[in-house]
Amino acid sequence: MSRPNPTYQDIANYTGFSKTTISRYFNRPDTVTPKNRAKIRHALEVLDYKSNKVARILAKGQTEFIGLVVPNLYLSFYGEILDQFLKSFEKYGYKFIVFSGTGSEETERRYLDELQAYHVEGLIVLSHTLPSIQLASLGLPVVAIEREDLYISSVNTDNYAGGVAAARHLLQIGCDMLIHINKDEIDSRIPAYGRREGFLDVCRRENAEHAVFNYVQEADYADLAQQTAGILQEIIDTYPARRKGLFCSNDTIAEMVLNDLFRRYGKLPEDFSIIGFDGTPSSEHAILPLSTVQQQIGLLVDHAMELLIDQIRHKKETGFAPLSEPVHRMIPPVLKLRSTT
Amino acid sequence: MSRPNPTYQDIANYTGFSKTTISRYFNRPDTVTPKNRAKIRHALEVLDYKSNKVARILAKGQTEFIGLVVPNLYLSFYGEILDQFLKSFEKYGYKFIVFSGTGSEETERRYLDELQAYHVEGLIVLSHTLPSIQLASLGLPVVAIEREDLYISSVNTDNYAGGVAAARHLLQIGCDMLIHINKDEIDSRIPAYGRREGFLDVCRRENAEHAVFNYVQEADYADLAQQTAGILQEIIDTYPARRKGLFCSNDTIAEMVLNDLFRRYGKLPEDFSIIGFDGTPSSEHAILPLSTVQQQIGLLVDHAMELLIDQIRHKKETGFAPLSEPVHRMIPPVLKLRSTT
DNA sequence: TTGTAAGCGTTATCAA
DNA sequence: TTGATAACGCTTACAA
Repeated sequence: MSRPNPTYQDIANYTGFSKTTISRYFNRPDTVTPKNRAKIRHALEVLDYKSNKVARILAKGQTEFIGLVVPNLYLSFYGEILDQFLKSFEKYGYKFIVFSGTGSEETERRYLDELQAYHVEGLIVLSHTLPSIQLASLGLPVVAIEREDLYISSVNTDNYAGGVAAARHLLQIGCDMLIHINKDEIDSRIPAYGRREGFLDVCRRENAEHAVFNYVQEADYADLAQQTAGILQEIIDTYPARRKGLFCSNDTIAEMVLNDLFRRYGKLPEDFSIIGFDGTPSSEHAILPLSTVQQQIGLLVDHAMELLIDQIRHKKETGFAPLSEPVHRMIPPVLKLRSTT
Repeated sequence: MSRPNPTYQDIANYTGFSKTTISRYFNRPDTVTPKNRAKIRHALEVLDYKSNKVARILAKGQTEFIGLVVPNLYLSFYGEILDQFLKSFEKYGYKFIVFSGTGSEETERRYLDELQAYHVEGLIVLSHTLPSIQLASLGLPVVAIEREDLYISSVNTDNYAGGVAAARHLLQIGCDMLIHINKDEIDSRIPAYGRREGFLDVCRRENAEHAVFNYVQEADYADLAQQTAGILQEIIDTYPARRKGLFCSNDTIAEMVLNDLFRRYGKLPEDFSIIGFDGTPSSEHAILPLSTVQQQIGLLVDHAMELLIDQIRHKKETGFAPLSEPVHRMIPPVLKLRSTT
């Protein structure tokens, strides 16, 4: 072993070719005679050559890196979607530099600085901390997922359709009091807003009695659990004799309600039906398998990668900047009917 | 805007200095006069300079990258620990290139190739696919977490102590039949093996009646749930009149048992006590807050980063290779007593 | 305190 | 089909 990390130069010396030929061996093998290819291949073996992508990036200007910013990883939705992005390496060859958000604008801007410094080719953003106009100004291909996306391309679940499906289903199974639990003051520009709208539109159209219960921005899980318990108590008190259909804005809330009911009654009472939103695997493992509006994470990821790669190509060809007009794709949700409805 | 991405050369031209001075402005600001610093700062503003770390890496040979390979992200333990690693960026400045394992040796070797090609400075490995001897042969700083670690440094929870604590607690609260549920044929060289050992040693020492139930490698979650249900049935049938203390090898199993009991009896029966292992936040959100042996994820991450950075420094100083002898650190678990015991 | 020049390991251009 | 040579943008002796 002559050197710890042999370079093209070492291979060139060993084989008697020039660096250029070694490079061509890798990038345009057809322009090297089979015989010489064999020679080089042999040298690579002997010297245990390992490619140095850093040098390659510098020379070529392409990193095969994508920056990915999630808000957190304790919500299973984000874990699940990150997992799928990472696994897309096999398909597209992009590596991911991952950051987990902190909620602080300043920190997240630092993340972006880092990512730009490393010349990531594009950005996938799930964190909601930075407004899309700032992300757009980066001059970098960007795709947003389930967040405000006024100025950037995005892929989202069709939240409205999900709300509609949930309401319809609850009516269909005979609920006469439709109830929605969601976060207070949810911004109408984020996709999740559609959950409420779709649900309420059906209620109005069908003349179904309905109510919305809001919780305020939670401090942490325990806080959320407490708020949910309060809401459930109110629901029980207010609508004792009704067949209640609960549509919760996410599975976590739905599971909290379900657990609470089980602790009270030892089962899911007849007069309660519950449906959640997100449908990550964990929703299947609740005390009862949870009916839910499932986001098709695989599709979200596929489309996001497609959109991003389009933009990357576009940038390569036309010089710079993402596409002129943001593209927004909608992925239909899937109504998963399990044991709670 | 003259150029899309200004370089030191552009700043140099603009200010009348040389590239070197610009470089020194960044790396050793004290060697540039305050006045000239101001000039340069101004030029950076005007030209909207953005650093290019790729070039920096090539010149300096340091990437500030750490490669991280997890087995998956649907187990909350891995999501949680990944989150903490990512957040350590604020403290250490290392960025993470993350891969999610597939179970295939070949794929994971490809991951390692990529990581080496990008000149990551070190590796954190949680995936168990590749034997540690292979990881050691990379000549790269490596730290393993909760996996086989014969040839590489590692940080692990003191699994044995966890098993001991679980058994002691179950005895103390009056259980007269101690039961452990774990995976069949678990390799004695992986840390998790200690859970069983610690538990059994206490049982033997205290002359407590005990039994172990094994499940075989699960295909997926549903399979595991089914196996667990079978085991529970057997336990109920075999030890009807006993005060049963169940120590499950992880929280997921414990939650399955707990859910199953709730579905059967509408509550946790008096003659059952349950304790899990891992203690990620999700264990608190089971139908009943789960008693569990908690791994101190924050500490695991801190120690892993410390060990890795030691090795990185060592490699920089002494030329190459990780330390001569692997270092293994043990983090004590914390017994979390909640509602199931 | 500043500048010159060589180098990091590739890729790209143009001759040969 | 091959090889010189010049980039890519930064760091680092060494000299001024």
